[in-house]
Amino acid sequence: MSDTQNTQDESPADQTAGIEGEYDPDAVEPRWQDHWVEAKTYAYEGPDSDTRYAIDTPPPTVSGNLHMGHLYQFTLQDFVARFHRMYDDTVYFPLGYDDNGIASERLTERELGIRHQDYERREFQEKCRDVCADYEAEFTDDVQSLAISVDWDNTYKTIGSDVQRISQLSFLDLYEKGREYRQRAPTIWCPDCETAISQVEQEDADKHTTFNDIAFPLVEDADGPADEGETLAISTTRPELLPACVAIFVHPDDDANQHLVGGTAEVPLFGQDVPIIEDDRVDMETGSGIVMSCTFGDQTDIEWYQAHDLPLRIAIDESGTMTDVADDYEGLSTHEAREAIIEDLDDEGYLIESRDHEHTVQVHERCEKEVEYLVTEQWYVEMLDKTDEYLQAGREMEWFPEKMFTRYEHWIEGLEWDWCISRQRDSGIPIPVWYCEDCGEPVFAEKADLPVDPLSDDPPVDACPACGHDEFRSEEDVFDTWATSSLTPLINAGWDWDADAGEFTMDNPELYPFDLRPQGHDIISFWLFHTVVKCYEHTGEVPFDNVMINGMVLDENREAMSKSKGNVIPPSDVLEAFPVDATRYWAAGTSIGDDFPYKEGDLEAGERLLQKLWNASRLVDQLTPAPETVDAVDEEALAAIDEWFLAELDANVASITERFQDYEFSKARNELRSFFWNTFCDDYLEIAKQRLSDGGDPSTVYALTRAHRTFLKLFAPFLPHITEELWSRQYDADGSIHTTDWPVEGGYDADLAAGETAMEVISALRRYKTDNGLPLNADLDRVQVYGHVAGLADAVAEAMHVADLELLDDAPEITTEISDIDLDYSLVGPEYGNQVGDIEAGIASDEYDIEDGELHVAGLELDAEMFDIEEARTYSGDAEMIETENAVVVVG
RNA sequence: GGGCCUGUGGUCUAGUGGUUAUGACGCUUCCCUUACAAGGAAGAGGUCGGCGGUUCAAAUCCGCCCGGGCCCA
Repeated sequence: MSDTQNTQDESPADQTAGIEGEYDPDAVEPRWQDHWVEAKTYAYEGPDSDTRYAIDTPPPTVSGNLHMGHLYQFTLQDFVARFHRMYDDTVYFPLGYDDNGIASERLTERELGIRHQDYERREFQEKCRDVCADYEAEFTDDVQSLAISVDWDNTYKTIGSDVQRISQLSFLDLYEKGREYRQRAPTIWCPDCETAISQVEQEDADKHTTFNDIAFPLVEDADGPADEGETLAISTTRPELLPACVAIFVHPDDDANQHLVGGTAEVPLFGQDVPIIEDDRVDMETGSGIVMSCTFGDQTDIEWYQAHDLPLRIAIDESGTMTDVADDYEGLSTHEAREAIIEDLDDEGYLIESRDHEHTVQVHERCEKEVEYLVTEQWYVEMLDKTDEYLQAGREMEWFPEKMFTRYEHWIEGLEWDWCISRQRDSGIPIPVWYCEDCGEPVFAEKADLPVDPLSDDPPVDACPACGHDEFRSEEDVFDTWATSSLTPLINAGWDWDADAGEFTMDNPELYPFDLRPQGHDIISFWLFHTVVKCYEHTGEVPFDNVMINGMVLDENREAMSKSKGNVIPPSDVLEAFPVDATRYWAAGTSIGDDFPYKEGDLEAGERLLQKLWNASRLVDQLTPAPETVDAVDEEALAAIDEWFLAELDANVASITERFQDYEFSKARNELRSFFWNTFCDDYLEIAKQRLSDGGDPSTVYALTRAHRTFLKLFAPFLPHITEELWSRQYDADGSIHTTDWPVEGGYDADLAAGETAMEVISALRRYKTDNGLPLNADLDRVQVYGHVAGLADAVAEAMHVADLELLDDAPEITTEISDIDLDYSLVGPEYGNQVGDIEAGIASDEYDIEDGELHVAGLELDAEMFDIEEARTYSGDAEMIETENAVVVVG
């Protein structure tokens, strides 16, 4: 038993127990989680450290429940954080709470039974903060219970005044840099939320609707005035837009309607004459192939408006109500107007046909209401003019996996709108602007005054700098949440305006650019993209060195989890059944970027690994004296078997370290598990057990201790609880394994080939015992080995209970004959090309000779390195012969 | 409809030109060997989604088709 017990120790490990019985994660895990938070184990040590690693995490919405995606994403981030906390000196791993979105607004209204419209903005925001505080506390508990090694002294809330200040500073800076403009332009509009939304906030929805063929009286065709009563038929799903109709379009390939182009038609019921224009954006397959263009029915209408310089006829207002342009229908909702117009068209004989139609419409992703395209005054961030630069910024980051860069690339290439950042909502971060009542000149807040709310604060000037007028209108709009969410690297680095110096500064400039940005692959296109754009504009630098993309968690049938499918597995269910360390083992089991399924089998495998690690540690504890009494052993004094294992350990440390650096958690996990279980436990530990059973062997004691410490450290990022518990019990009752240094190679140089052969011999002897119905610890009297096992023979004999193990200098009494020729195709192929078939045929039909080490076949002579001779051995002695890849073993 | 990703034993997965395709889970048989039966040993199980092509050689490269996922229309 270890005697490292320390009675005044305050760490939660039960030192008096040593390592007894089974591992009990239910008791161990929460204890450490609390301890780590209280002891500030994950505190960022600041700029003084020699090396540091900084992560910028996307803040999650706190109002929803923790789901498997959170668990997975946080856990991946935590692998990185824990590895680098050991590998580098310190890690900056913050957490943001996103409480600034519509989700929080709705949550607050629901919880308190209020409407945001009934409160002043600041008042309502206070209520949001209060309501969210409970959810944030719950979220914090959840994240801590997953052992995510966030620095709890570095958290922020997106509704906090510091974040408001940074958001408003960002707005002012972009404006001063000429990257923002305010414009009256077509906007994607949600009539339900009564706000502009950006391109990324709309999504497709299939809609069942009615297609109406409507007769438009033709006024003129290409040749002049039309005949009385001549009409053309247009098809539309939105007859309420008839008052907004400004043109009619025909496809250039539409021969049947070509004569109309250049003419005009009259819009029924409303009477305006509209031109008939040709444009290849007309879909000839749908309806009559003649389309009306309105202000605005869809995105194509906007393109036509811009391309053909059409007038505006605004028939629908912000709330989805018909305007005076709609004459008699003014004041009706779009829905009411649609029914009334159809009825009137029918009464007056303009309605040719109505039929059912399925089509795709754009809806607001939050409320699923169909969007409108309105002309409104909004603030935009200019982007379309610099897409090449933003693409280059994306290239400057290293993408893990690399293939995910294409998503960023295609997103930029497909951009069609500048970024609309103003929203007509009551909660949110105010846009810090006032406008002159007289001339409309915008007056911006002073940077020193931020954050401000124009609705309750006064502008920084008494008179308009443009016209001298002294009355101002407050900007009522707030920022799009992405305008804030895209600033997280600046929030984390403490970006601010230094009024005295007249420049932007950072409290923690050493963090920026951040080493890593983790991101789900579903939101590369907007969250990551917007963050890169904004930070790049503000600092002139790309905010991240590396981007780590995670996939989506699917259910056991490989389908996305969703409420509508009812296949959502809440993390609480998983954590009730499995230790946190087991869920982390599961989360480590995939290549980053790939979607991957929830697999109970992997959780069970993780649980078994915990027991195995515990039991192996118990054995090490039993076999070795107190660690502080173990002396280092020089390489020359190490037994061959110990040196061999330490050399294997070196190789694995190097490989696993590289895997962690490249975010290849699955490979790191599998290599580590396999080396630990198969090589350490099954082979080396079995050997060490025999060597130490009769008393201490300094060489093996040292190697075993060194190896065990190393394993605990290598496992620590994946399995933080059990490794901490063991580390505390066996090695350091006061410190945390998570702040120790990552293992380095010891520089052991051993005959790895001999080790491999020795393990083969052990394996062969196990097989012999199994095949002969013997227990694996059965004694064997005599074993002869022909093969290169260097100084490992004793270890083999001890491990397999062999009384007399003899190494043979020559092959045992066997007859050998050539059974086959194995070609080295990587050499033979390029050299002989299409003659390979002849060579193979010659070998197959035994028409070949070996002369002076050369293979003569098919009229060719192959050098020795191009082939291997396969030999079949027949043992003629009395005992039993077992062949392995590199050895011949004779038992008996 | 477009783009990207993906398809490998029953399940999940490694493997980006070299011929006995990796590992895990599950399954079968044997073994309680003083850390661990949640263990150990042995074993069965694959036309690498399909069809063509390139090549001496294809899970791997190319084309088409089929299935799944995501993003965008």
